[in-house]
Amino acid sequence: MTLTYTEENYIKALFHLYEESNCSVSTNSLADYVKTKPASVNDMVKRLSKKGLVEYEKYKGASLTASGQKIALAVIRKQRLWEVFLYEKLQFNWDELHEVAEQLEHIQSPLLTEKLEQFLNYPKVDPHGDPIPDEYGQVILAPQTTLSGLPINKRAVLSSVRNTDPKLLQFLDKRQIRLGLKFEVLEKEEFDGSIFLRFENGEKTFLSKEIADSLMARTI
Amino acid sequence: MTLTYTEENYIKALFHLYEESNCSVSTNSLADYVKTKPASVNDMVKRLSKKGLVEYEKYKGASLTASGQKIALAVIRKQRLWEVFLYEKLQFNWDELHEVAEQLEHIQSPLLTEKLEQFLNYPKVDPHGDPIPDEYGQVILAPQTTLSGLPINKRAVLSSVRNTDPKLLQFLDKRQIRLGLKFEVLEKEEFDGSIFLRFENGEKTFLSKEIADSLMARTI
DNA sequence: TTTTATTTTTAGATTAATCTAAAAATTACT
DNA sequence: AGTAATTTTTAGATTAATCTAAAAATAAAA
Repeated sequence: MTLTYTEENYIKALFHLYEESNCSVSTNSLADYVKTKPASVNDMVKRLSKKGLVEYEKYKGASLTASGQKIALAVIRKQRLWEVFLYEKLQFNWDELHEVAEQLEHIQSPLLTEKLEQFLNYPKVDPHGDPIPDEYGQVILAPQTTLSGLPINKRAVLSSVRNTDPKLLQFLDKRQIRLGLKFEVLEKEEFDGSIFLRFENGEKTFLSKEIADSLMARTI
Repeated sequence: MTLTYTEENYIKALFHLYEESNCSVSTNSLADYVKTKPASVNDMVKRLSKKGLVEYEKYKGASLTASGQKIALAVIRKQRLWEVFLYEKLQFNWDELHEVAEQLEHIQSPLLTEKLEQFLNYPKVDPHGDPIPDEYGQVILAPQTTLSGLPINKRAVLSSVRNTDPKLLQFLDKRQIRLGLKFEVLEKEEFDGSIFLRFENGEKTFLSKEIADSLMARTI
């Protein structure tokens, strides 16, 4: 079953919105996401439901079926591979990636995807640090380590906080440190185990060993 | 003015069909080319005419205006750059190029085209030997030389016949040698100026100096 | 130069994707 | 619980791209 450009976009949107909230997606939020009107969303959701890609109950929101998810992951895979290509091979800037990858992700050619992946050396994450699903839709994440365990000068993404102490969370909040941030460890101090790191926006900061041990990240 | 995928395809088709015949394109031939029905073509041609991209008179066929040609050349430029990419970087086979390039050529991003061209080192021809228009739509063709003047072991494309002697033309016809064929000169015989060449299909042939001097080609 | 055949155009329908405006259902508030 | 506000759905239109079937124009043949 071959889908239109638009259908694929709705499916991708449903995937992301479900990922964020872990519950079925409302008509309005989906309309916001795909920049259209609720009435249009309603039509589309019905159509996708008829095709067996979306689970939909009137007034209850929508979510992807297993086959819907598979399609979403295939599109996301293509999007992220193209982003790697644009960033690494064509020297695109961060902010220029999205617009073009949004178009490229809809090209239909399994051969192209496969060869592109090979050409890029089977990258595991895109330039934003988001994982690239494999050809079966499987997402393989690099193992997490504490910040202390990270190698020096390698890009990494903050993946979880292994401590629920509100004091720590408040500290992170104050410093605007949150999941998904990309950074590099510049130095590890042997004496006290503290680390010095630089975030993607250029900001640098010290973290004590206690904090560095509470934060998990994966290299990207 | 941003055109749809389909409009771009019609415009490209008009460009190629005009190129072949040098006269305005009939509804039927255009329908054949874009694999649709004459009635559909009629609608589209009217629409493109209203947009000022096509010159159209009832029952008289259609052809591109200057701005139509500009668009055609921009699409062709993208198509051929992508073919170079697929062939040289992703190791696609000859026969796999077209289908995918047909999709990629519609991606809208001047930045992408520019960066892709740079990445590919400003190629002048695609893997079929067809010239790649520059960003202004200008087609710069490598200079023609007689076959005798070609370098050894370099791919070339037969570009014209500088002799109207029917005997020669019949000979070429018999040997199935025609414009657009790609080949390499394997050897030039110093003694009599005859040359030995191999066509893309693997077939090899000798040509006398007289013939080699009547045929023009450009390296690709 | 009529008649026949072909090509081209029109008319009317269909599908995908969208919209506005109004109706129906759900949720929130007093 | 009853009303107000919000969300969601329906109904009816519109645009792009297509189709079939029939009418009109042009080209070819007798």
